[in-house]
Amino acid sequence: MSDGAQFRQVAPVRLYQRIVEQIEQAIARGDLKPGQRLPSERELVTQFGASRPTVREALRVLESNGLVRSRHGDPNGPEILPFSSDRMTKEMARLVQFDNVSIAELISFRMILDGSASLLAARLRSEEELSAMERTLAVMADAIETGYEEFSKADVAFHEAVAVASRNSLIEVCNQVVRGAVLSLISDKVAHAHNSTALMRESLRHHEEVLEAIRAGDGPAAASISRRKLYEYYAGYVPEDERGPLLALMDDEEG
Amino acid sequence: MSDGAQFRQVAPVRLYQRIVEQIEQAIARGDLKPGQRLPSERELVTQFGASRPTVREALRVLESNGLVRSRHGDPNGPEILPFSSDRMTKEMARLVQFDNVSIAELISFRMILDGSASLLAARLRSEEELSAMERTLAVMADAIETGYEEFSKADVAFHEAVAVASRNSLIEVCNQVVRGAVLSLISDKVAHAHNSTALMRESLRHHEEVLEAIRAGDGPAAASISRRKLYEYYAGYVPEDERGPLLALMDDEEG
DNA sequence: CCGTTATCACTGGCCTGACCAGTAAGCTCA
DNA sequence: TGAGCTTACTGGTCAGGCCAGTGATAACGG
Repeated sequence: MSDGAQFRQVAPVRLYQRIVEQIEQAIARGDLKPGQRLPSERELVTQFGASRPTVREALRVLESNGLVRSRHGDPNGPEILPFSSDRMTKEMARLVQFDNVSIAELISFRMILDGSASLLAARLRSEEELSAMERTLAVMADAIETGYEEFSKADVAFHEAVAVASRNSLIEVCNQVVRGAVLSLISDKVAHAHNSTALMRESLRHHEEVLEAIRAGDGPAAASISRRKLYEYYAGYVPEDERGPLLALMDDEEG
Repeated sequence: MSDGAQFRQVAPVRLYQRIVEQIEQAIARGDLKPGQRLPSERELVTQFGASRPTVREALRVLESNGLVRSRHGDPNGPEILPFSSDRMTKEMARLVQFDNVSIAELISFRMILDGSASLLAARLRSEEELSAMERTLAVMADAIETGYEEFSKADVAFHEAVAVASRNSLIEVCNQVVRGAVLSLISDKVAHAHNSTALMRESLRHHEEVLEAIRAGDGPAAASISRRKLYEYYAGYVPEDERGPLLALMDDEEG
């Protein structure tokens, strides 16, 4: 085996791919900013020197990737979209669906992410972020009477606020994704089971504890409480013989 | 505002999307398994009752999403691909590029994932998994003389083995994704900077410490060492004023 | 008899040209 | 001035065609 040169595998490059690349790079470079418009398909045909079906294939791919959006009849042409994590959300949903990820794994992962978010938030939060969290808890408190719909929304908002305060957008995005995945797996059960004032009140108390730890700057405590809260909330949906990993995530901070 | 009915927003559904949906669902249901083939484009045209450009748009989208692959001239038709996290890796790379995710956030996230993987592995690992980790370390030891290429590969294999032992495929995939993203951002620097015997020896020692903690079943220690190791390894690539979150992830187990 | 090679039917990649439906700007007219 | 209509574009879809690449199979040579 010669060490002189390293060769990469090659694959035939389709025309539409070249087009996708060019547009992607233009967006990445900032030459095309969200809100701006691409030339019309027929104009792109002349610019790229390809046929309309080919240009359209490229546009469909870009559209599927959330980079642009074509609207039938829009005289301004396809629109450059702002970045969104929807795409990754979809990807992770696919991961869960195809890679037979168990609900135990999902919840375990949520415990990790949420715990870490709380830990970081406790260290890094600003006063403003702190009061943002307080506001979501106030909404939750009000929503106990209003109904589970509102309560759940405020719940999500709280976790979102914590994630923001952790100053790590990956945590934010992943947490959001996993939360969505969990909910989609147990949504109907949750809607009925947790639609009780007592449970909401308990949940609110847990959230308050987390917030208190974050306010106190006690990261480990915030993380521990977050994880425990999630465990208690969701353990019922996990078969008993799969709860080991969840427990393993909790009993480390107190031994 | 009437509470009677909830309406979702609608968008015109393109024909190619219906095709994508149908094929996606067939794969999700398991009617189409990896390795199997789709009918030829012309056959799909008759089955879906759409024109060839439309069918092709659908195939390009599916291809871009990593679900199928068309090969020019292949008489067997497009191939159903096995699930792969490549797509998510690319997505995350895009996230980093467009959503101004800093390298600090990436490394912080890696510390979280890797730490959690070590923690869980310490609790859940089987003897076999333990010896798998040992084997990768042995390869690393050998590779110190061989070169950084081999060493790095074994390094990855070790982390992979730990992730597997954590029994959480989400950790496994995400860690892999983030590792890829980090490397793609600092690849050239690393290739040169760490191509030193002393550094490799040091890295190996760190890995051995982690393994020891995992073998001892000491989750917190394994997690703490993992995180510290990553910090020391990568902190150099993070601007000093962004290292706060990284440090926040470490000083909790020892206070 | 078996391995090699050439054939060929079919594949995907790409193009042309056309028709319809939707959009919004500008015009008309009250 | 403002509401409606016209119109010149847009994207969505189709039919049909050409070329190049692939792989099973048939013909071939040892």
